[in-house]
Amino acid sequence: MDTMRRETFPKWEHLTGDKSIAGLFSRGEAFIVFPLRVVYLRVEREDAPVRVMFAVPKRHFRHAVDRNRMKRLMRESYRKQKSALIEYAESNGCTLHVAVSLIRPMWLSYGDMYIKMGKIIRNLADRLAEGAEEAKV
RNA sequence: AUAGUCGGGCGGUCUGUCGCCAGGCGCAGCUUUAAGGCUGCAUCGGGAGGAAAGUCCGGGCAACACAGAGCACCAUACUUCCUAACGGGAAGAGGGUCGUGAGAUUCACACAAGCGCAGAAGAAAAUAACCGCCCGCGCUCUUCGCGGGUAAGGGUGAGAAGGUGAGGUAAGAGCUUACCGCCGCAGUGGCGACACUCGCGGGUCAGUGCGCCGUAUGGGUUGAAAGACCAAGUAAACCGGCGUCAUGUCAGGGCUGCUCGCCCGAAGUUACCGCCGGAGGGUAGGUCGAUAGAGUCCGUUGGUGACAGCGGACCCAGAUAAAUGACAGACGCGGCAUCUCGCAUGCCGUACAGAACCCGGCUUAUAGCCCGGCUAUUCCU
Repeated sequence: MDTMRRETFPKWEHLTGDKSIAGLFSRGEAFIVFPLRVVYLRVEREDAPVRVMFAVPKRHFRHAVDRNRMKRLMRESYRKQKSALIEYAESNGCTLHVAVSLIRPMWLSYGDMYIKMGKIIRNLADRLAEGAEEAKV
């Protein structure tokens, strides 16, 4: 494994498939980093250590252009900061399903989004670590 | 030059860093009898629109339905042409409204065949007498009253019984006549809508709005979440093989109300049951549909034009919880301000908006800019 992890976000790290998504939303745990809501779920080891999806509801952003813009910012800021989370997941030997949705109709700049996403990733990593402790005990 | 009007077109560019999607070529790994497939890396060039939008019309395509015909229902409705088709487009024709004008906008089959409905107006809304005008009678006249005639005048209304002149009359009236208008026919021009005519006929020559009724043309339904195919696993049913003749299975019963367990025990032996295999349907998931087309560009010919023919060149996004991006900087374009008037400096703006089976239209949104025709006003030669 390279010492320098590349900042990629390939297809297999996207969360897809009706069953996975339905399972995540019905059984996952959630927390909020305003205005973003995060739902996550630990599942059995898959090919990817973490699989993520981003959502922007149509009722907040009526035009597809605006929804795309917010999703792209979310994706981009995740891509830049995801390596910590992936390392945690890999060391725990499980896969994490995550969904991040924008729950308020507000515009975030790239800078704001980057900070929020950083918080989300640290939060997720902490919770994952806790879960691992519990599993050991 | 300014203002306007119609038509057509464009709607950012470059650099760096980090990424995404599909494809080509190469290398490596895994897999396969093999063709090939999958994964990774590297590299090459490609990757939203004029509206991709609204989903309002028309087609292709697909599934289902369907003897034929009619009715009903829905849509459309000046003419000719274009087109795969259209409720779209082009050219043209008539009326109304708006504008000094270029133009804009709107109406329309038939409906002088019939029927229905319509009111805070008006005498009256179609068998029109309220006022007025005229005649007769009551009293001799006037006023007034009664009976009758009269649609020329009045106000109301979206609409009031074609208009003007003359004749006519008690007063009037298409009552008669001339002209104008209207309707029908004829002639001429035009493919046609229609236009024109010192032509012929018509005075029973038509009230407004809405609806019903009539005619012609088109329409089967659904809509890519259509539809076609592959299909892990699991349960039940089916087929085949093997095992087993009782310690299995199991109707029924008992301990015990239920489950497990134990016990009693009928029937069946080509069965039941167990194990293995097969085939079919089909879920998760995947593949196709799905990107070469009524295609784009250039030239040319025909046509006023929409468009069509011919020749040549080109291949131009194919995602699927849904790629086509993020950040930084520079430039361009436009506006404003300042001054040393150079496109110098500063500030601001740079839109609307994201493919989802594919086409043709329509409608709506849109910063800023370009080109052409025409109109009005003003100035100069």
